[in-house]
Amino acid sequence: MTTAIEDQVEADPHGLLMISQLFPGAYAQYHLPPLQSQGPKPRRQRRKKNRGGDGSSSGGVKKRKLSDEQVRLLEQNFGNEHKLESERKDRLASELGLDPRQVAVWFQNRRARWKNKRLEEEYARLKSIHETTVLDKCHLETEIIQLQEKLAEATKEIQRLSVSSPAPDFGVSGNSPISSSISDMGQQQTDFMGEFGILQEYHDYHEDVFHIAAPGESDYYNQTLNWYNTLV
Amino acid sequence: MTTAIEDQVEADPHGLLMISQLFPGAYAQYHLPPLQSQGPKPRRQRRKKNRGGDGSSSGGVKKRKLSDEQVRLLEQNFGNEHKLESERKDRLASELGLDPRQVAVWFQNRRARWKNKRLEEEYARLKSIHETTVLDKCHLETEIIQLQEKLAEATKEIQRLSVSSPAPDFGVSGNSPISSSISDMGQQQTDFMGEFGILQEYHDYHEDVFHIAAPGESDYYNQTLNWYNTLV
DNA sequence: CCCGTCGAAGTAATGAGATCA
DNA sequence: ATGATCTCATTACTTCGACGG
Repeated sequence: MTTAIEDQVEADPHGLLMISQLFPGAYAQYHLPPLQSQGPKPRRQRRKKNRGGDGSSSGGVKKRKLSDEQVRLLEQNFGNEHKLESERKDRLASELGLDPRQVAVWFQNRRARWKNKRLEEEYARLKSIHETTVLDKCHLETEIIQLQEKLAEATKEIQRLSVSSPAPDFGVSGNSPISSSISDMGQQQTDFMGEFGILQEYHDYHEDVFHIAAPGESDYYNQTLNWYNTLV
Repeated sequence: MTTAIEDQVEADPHGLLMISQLFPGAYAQYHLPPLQSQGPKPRRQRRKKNRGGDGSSSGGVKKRKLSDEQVRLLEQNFGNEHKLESERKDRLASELGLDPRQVAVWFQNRRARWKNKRLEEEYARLKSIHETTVLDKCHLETEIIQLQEKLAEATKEIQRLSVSSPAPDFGVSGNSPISSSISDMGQQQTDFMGEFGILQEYHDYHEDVFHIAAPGESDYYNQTLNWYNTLV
């Protein structure tokens, strides 16, 4: 239900609300090519349909929302170039039957969205390489332990062999601070991911990108961690 | 001229001019609380007129900003709890003189903003722990190399000592795939990072992206990297 | 200096699908 | 199943800083 306020706004017959003036005939649109919807976005396909006819008739022409046609063209232009020289702006505006101002606004908003999307993508990417790195680290740590064991054995062997002759010191034990790097990770998984679910789209290709990393993605993670923990 | 109107809009705490004309009563309560107008209205900003020509084109719903008082209270409530039970919503609405709908919208928008902010923070956090991890990995790799060298020496020594007696094989060379983990990162940097200053550094480990990096934190970093670079 | 325009950031509001009591 | 509310995407507006007359 809408409130009284909204009803009034909606019912504004004379488009003081706007656009009616801006687009004399532009409201014809609202057809719905079910195609695209940029980006892997399974849910939420927009533009199912809109109460088609009402736009023109009495009462409310609220007409927010650009038509799919308009969006398609704008999007296409955005793909070419995120910036909008006023020349192109005017051309687009007249092609689409929009106010140049609207075209400019659309581009501004589009840039903002693009930036956020970028951030999400980068986050997912960074997260995945980070996980790889953590795994690598685990491998290296195991390897170090093995090497240390071997070295200890070797040293012992040398000691044994050199009961009479002097053997060099290989300093097996006082080495580098390998333990220092062992801790720090393993608990950086806050519930944050749940909050953002890093986003539906992430989940969608999730299955392919990280092998199984499946549910909650900590499976692979924990597994490795557990395995690692058995070593220390 | 429009400027007069807009100046009034800004100066008038009731914001009824113009809006009230367009939507009688619509946003009546929109800043009811006559309080405000106090204090920090720092600059008498020059008013911008409507673009796209005359004021008529802007019919969209005018943007009445919430007063500082209102925002403060809303923000405070948001801090306590991001969700809004309709009870609290109504209470807040009446306290602030807003439409309950506005309160709900405010919370929705606030949650969305919070989510983005959160994402940025998490990105920065993840990035920093990732960098730490990468460094750790470098340390471990160096350590492995050192251990391997020592082991090789030890083995050689054992061979030398055991000209007559049998020495065990420590398998110095055919070990684990340490080299496999050395590469993988280091070039996933798009120009995106420039956009979000979050990641300026971390471009290419072997260039001097790290070089002067932020004075506060990367001293250790560069130092270590340089040191690492001498090894490869 | 003031003015007009542009871009980015922030914000208010709408609209549509999904959810859940 | 109906309505309230959420989320997500989107449109539009405001503020502000920078630039070029």
